Amino acid sequence: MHPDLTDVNESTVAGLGRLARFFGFNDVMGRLYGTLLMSPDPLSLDDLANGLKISKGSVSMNMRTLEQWGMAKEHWVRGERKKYYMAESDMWQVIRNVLGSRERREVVLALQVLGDSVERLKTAEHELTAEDRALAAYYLERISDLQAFFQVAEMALNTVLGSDNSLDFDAVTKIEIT
Amino acid sequence: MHPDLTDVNESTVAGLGRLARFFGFNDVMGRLYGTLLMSPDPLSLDDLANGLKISKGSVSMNMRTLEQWGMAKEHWVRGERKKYYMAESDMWQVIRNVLGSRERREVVLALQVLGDSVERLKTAEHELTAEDRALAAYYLERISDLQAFFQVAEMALNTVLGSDNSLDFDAVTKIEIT
DNA sequence: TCAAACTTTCAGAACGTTTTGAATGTAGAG
DNA sequence: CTCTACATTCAAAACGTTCTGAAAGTTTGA
Repeated sequence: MHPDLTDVNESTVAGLGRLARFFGFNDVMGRLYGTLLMSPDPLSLDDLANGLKISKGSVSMNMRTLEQWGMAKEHWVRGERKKYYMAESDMWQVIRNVLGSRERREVVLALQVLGDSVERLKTAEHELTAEDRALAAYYLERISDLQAFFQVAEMALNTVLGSDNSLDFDAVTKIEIT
Repeated sequence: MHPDLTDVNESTVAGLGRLARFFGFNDVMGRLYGTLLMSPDPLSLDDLANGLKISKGSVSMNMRTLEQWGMAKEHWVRGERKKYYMAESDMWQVIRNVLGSRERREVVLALQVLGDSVERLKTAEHELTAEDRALAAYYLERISDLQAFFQVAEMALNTVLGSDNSLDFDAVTKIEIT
């Protein structure tokens, strides 16, 4: 194989490893995904372990995680016992999977916790000393800033997730912060 | 202080710690920021170390990082030797700082690497075997998917960064992917 | 059902990151 | 200028995460 092709392959794989860490995954996952993405043919566990010089054990566990995230698919070959993998090459599908589960969970949880806090502050108000009441008011201000932030995040997520095949921003008309 | 106020404070601080990890910072940074955000008065290094039960050394280093990210500001008190800190409470300012440096750098770097790869593939084409030429074509397809993704990310970043005080999505009119 | 070929699991090792606390540096009061 | 109260640094320790490889489990073809 021409050295330039090898280099391009390697730098793409490395870049996806970097990207994976940036997104809060580990870089082996990113490199596995990259290797599959840059391979015209499905690859077996052994192919991946040999190609990236990591143990089969690690490949097995990380590939399972990749599958859970919808970033790789299995691919059976008739008359072969091996399990072959292919990358999910529709990037937008991958993005939507990740945003739709992990990120969304975080945002929903945060909004829940903040909402609970507001509840508690309002319910407790009548039994507070004057000094505590001032502090409670201060807390409410700060919490409302945080709520505003997460609400925008939620809207943005909903917009991206609402688009069905290619991502477009038409649906986002106006999100304003008071 | 009323127990509900303490609880609200603690869960907010913990939540910001969680958020920080989610965003690729460490959770001490998040908790420090949270503690400052939920304090009506500026806090000293000792206040923070005692409040969060972590060493002064750690507070010192993490606060410096927070300052570098524009998430906290120093605040001198006349006739005091202590250094006091306040949270930057404008969340949108914080978001813009982070997006504008770290995330932007990643996106720009990725686009650069991908662009270089396209260059190399095109330049090398004439000296490739037929088989390699097919592979190069395949690489170009995949790389162009990645480029599309990062280009959308770049546009989205520019939009958010372009808005000056409150974040609004008016400016995003239409981003389409081919 | 068996044996071979492959995958998964998991305890321990390796590795990287974060924290601590003592040593060092620094700025302001007198 | 010196002394003191503070902040900062950094080597070593603690901690958490990821990897390895051998053992156990599973699937498939015969």
